[in-house]
Amino acid sequence: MVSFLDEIRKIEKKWQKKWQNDEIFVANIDSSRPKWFLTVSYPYATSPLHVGHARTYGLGDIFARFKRQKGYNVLWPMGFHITGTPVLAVSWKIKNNDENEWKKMRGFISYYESTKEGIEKVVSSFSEPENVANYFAEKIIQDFLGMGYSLDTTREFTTGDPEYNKFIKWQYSILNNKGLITQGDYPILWCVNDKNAVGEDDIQDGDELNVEVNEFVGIKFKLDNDVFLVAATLRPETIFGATNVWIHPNATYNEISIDGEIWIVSKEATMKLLEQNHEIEIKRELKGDELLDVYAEVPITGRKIPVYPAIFVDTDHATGIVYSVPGHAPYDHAAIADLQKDEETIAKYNLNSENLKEIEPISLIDVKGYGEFPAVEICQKLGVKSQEDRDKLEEATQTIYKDEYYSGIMKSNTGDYVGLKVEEAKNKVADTLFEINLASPIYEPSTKAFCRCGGQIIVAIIQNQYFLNYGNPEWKEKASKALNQMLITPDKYRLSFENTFDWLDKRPCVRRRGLGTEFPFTEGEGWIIESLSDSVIYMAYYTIVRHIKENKLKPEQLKPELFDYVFLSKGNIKDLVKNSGITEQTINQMKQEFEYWYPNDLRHTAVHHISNHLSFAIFHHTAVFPEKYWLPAFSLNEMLSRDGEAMSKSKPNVIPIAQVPNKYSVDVTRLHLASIATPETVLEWKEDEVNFALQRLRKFWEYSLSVINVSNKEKIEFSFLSKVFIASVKTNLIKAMESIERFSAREYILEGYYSNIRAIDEYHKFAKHLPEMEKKTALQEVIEMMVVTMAPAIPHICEELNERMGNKDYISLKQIPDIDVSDKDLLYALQAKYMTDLIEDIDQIVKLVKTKPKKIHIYVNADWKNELYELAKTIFENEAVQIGKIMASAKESAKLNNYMSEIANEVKLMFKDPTIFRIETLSAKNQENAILGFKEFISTKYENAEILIHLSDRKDIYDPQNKSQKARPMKPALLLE
RNA sequence: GCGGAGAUUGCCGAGUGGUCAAAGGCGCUGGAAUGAGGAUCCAGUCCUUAGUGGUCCGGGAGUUCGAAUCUCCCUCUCCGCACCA
Repeated sequence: MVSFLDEIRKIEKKWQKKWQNDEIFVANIDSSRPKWFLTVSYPYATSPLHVGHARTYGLGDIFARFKRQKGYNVLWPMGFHITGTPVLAVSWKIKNNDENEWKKMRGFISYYESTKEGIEKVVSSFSEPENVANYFAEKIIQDFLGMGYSLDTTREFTTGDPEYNKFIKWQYSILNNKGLITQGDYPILWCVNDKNAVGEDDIQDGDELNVEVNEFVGIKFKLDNDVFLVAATLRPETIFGATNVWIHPNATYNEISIDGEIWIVSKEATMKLLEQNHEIEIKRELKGDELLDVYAEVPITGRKIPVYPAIFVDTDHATGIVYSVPGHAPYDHAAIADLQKDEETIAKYNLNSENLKEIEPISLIDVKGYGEFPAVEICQKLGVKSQEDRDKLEEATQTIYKDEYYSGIMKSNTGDYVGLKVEEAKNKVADTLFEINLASPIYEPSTKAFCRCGGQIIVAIIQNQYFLNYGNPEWKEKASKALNQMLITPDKYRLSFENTFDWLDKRPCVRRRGLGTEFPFTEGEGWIIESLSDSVIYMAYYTIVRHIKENKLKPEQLKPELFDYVFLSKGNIKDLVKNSGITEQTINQMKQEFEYWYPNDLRHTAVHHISNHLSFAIFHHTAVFPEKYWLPAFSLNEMLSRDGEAMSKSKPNVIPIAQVPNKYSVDVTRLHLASIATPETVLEWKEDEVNFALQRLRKFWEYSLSVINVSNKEKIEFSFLSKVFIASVKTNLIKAMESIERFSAREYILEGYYSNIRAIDEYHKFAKHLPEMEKKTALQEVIEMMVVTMAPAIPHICEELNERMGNKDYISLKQIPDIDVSDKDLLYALQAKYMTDLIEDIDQIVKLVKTKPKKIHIYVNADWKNELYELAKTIFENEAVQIGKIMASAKESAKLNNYMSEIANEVKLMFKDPTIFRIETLSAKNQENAILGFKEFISTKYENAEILIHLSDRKDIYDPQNKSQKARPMKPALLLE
C-alpha cells in the first residue's frame, strides 16, 4: 500500500515539473493587471541552504502565491551573492588541503552526489573559486524549486557577473556625484607578513579570539632632554595617580624620530607604529635598563616621576612602556610592592632607594564599595603575592576596570575633571591630552593573534580610505523619511531600524580582499567595493537582467548613461544607441520593464540584516532613485534553532533543504515552518512537531477525497448544523484572508487551515444524524473554499485536489474569491460558540455527579437580562463601571423597571466580574434555536437523555431548584435528573 | 562598551487593557484499535466544585471599574555592532 507520505511526495514532484514546463511563474509586463514585485534576499553561494532558510523563503513564497491568486501580476526573481571573501576562503582552504574544510564540503556535496568519486571530484573542483559559486548557485535553485517556490528563474544572475559589476559601478558614480563618498584614515587588522588586511577568516582561531581594534592613548612623558617616553593606556583619566613609569629592564627599546618628535618605545612597538601612518626614523636601539631612575614629567599635573624596572611589562603590548598607578591598577601596586622590598634589584640598577620607598599610591577615584585604594584592596582580597601572579592580577584588573568605569567619580585632586563620572572623564582627559599634543592614539589588537600564514596581526592605519558617509545629515534625513513611510512587519522591528539609523556613520566601502566590483575611482590599485554595496539596489537589476542576457549585451556596452536612462530617465536615447551599440528597442524594453515593476513592493528577509543591508538598502534607494521608487515595505522573520542552537551553515545541527522532500514532505514542511511560531520568535525545530503538520495535512487530504466526486443533483436545503458549520468556516477564512493581507502567514494558516480542519471534525461529531448527502454537500462546499484559499501555503496538494475535482486550470493561478459573511453567518458563529460552551458545562456536571442523566433541563435566561446586559454594554463602553449608574439607567428603562429587585441582585453578580460587560449575547430566541439545532446531538451524546428547554420568561415552567433565575445570556442554567 | 529585545501554566509557543484558567503543539495519563511495538483516533492534563468559585502569566510596588497585557524598580536571558555576509 502506498503511504500518504509517498503519495504526496509524488504529487509534489508532479506539480513542480508541470509548473516548470509551463513556466507559469515567469513574469512579463501586463498592463491589464496590477503588479506586485517581491524580493527575498539572495543567498550566498558557498553552501547548501537549510530549513532555517526555508522559513524565510517559504514565507516569501506564501506571499507571492497569495498575491498572484489575488489578481496581481507577481514577479519573484532570485539571484546569488558571491562577492566578498567567503567564496575565496573556501577555495583557498580546499586548495591548501585544509582537513576541516574538505570534511565540511564533502558533507555538503553528499546531499547531491551519491558516489564517493563524485563527491571528491566536486570538492577538488572548488580549488577554483568560480566552481564553488556555480555549483552552489545551481544546487540552491534546484532546492528552491524542490520546495515549490514560485520563482521566476529567468532573471538569475550573480554579483560576480561582469555585467552586474557595471551596474554597481554606476551606483558608485551616483553616490560619488552626490558627495556621499568621503575619505579619511581608518584603523584595520593587518598581517605583517602578507602586508594585507585580515578578516576573521584569515586569523588563526579567529572565530574564538574575536579580535578587535583597540585605541590606546599613548601618553607622552617628557624626559629632561626633550625625549618622550610614551606609555599607552586605556585609562587616561588615571594620569592624576601616576607615581612612576615602568620599563622592562632587559628588553630592547628604540629611540625614534616620529612626526617631528623623539619618542622612546619598545622595538616591537616601533614596528607597529610604522604601519600607523607616521613619519618614522629609528635613531638608536637601547636596553631598558639604560632608562632607569631618570625622571619624567607627567602631562597636565607637571609632576616629575621616576622610571623603574618591572618584569610584568610586555614589550609586545602597545608601546612597552607603562605608567604606574598603584592606587587603582593592581599590576602597578604589585610591582611597586615587589620592588620596594627587592634590595637586590635596587642595588643592581643602583636605584635611589629613599625615593623609591617614598612612593605611595595616589587615590583619585571614588568607587562604591571600595576604600581609598581599590587596587591595594583587591590585591589583598585575592591574595596577590607578586607581579607574577598573572591570573589573579588579570582578574583584579578586570574587576577594578569595570567597577571604576561604571561607578567611579573623579576626586578633588583631578583638576578640571573633579566630580565627573569615570565614564566621561576618560574621554575628556584623552581629548585634552590630544589637544595639548601630549598624547597620540596608538592602535593595538584586543588580543594577540596570528594570521593563518603565521604573520603577527597588528593594527595598521589606511590613509585616505574611502567611506560611504551614512552620517551625512541630508542623506540620513531622506532615509528616515523613507523609513517613516514604509510598512515594517512585524512592526516591532521599526525601532531597530530607527536605532540603526541613529548610529550609522561613515562606513569603509572599499576592501583589499575578496571578489567584487573594482572601485571605480582608484582603478588598478587593487581596491574592491565592499560587498554589501552589492545588495542594496540590486532589486532594480532584476527588472532588466533578462534583456541583458537575451540580447547578449557586453559589459562594455552597459555604460553609466544606459543606467541613467533606464532607471532615471536621464539622457537622450539616440546618443545612447550610438554610444552603446544597443538597439533602441532593447533600451526601451529595459526602461519599460523597470518602470512597470518598480518599486520593489515587498522585501522579505531575516532580521539579522536590519542593522546593515536592509538599512543600507533604504539609504541607497533614497540616494539613487526618485521617491516613487523607494522601498515601500519590509517583512522580517527570525531564524531557526535546533536543540537550542541557531541552525547555521557551519554547525552539525542543520537539516538541508535538499533533504526536505524525501525526509519530510514539501507541503508539510511549508505548513510547519510558517505556522509553528510568529515570525519574530526564534523557532525551535522539533521532529515530533513536524509530525503534527503531517497529520493535519493527511486529514485535509482524506476529507477532500471523500467528497471529491460527490455530485448533488437536487438542491439540498441545509439544516441548522450545516449552516452553522459553513458559517464558521467562512468566518475563519475571512480572518485568514485579513491576516495574509497583513503578511501574517501564521495566523492565516491557523485560522484558514487548522481552525477549519477542527470545524470539520466538530461538524462530523455534531452532525452524525444528518443525511449523508447533506453532510457531503456541506463538506464539499467547504473543501472547495479551502483548496483555493490555502493553495499559497500548500500548493502541491491543492493543485492535485483541484485537478481531481475535474478542473483543468492551475490552482496556483486561480483567483481567490471574496468571501461573504452575512449577519446571519455571524449569528451562526456565535451560536456555535454558545453551544460549545453549553456542551462543556453539561459535560462538567455529568462528570461531577457521576450518574447518567435521564433528563437535561436547560434554562434560557429571561429576556430582560439581555436588555440589562446590552444596556450595561452601551453605558460602560467608554467609562468606568459603576453600580449606581446602571441601576439608575435601568430604572429609566420601560422594559427593565419592572424587575428592579431582580436587577439589584443580578447587577451585584455582574460586578464581581466587570469583564461581563463586554460580551456578545444571544437573545432567548436565538439561544433556543441553537439548542434545538444541537438537540439531537446532545441527546445522543448522553445516551438518549431527554432534552428540555425552558424559557425563564414563561410562567409555569418546571423548575424545582429555581435554576431559571441563575440563567444568564450566553450562560444558560442547567438541571440534570 | 554601545544599542536593542525578552521572561506565560511540565516543555515549546500564542495572547499585549474586558468570557483569559490563558489558542495550538509536544510531553504525560486513561480509553479505542492492535499478536507486540510504533503510528493513528478519542478523552483528560492548576486547585476546588452540580457547575458559572479560588490561585496563576520571572520578583516587588503602582495605575484602572477591570491587568498576562500599562507604569516604576529588581533579577535573569537573548540578539546586533568586522577588510564576515
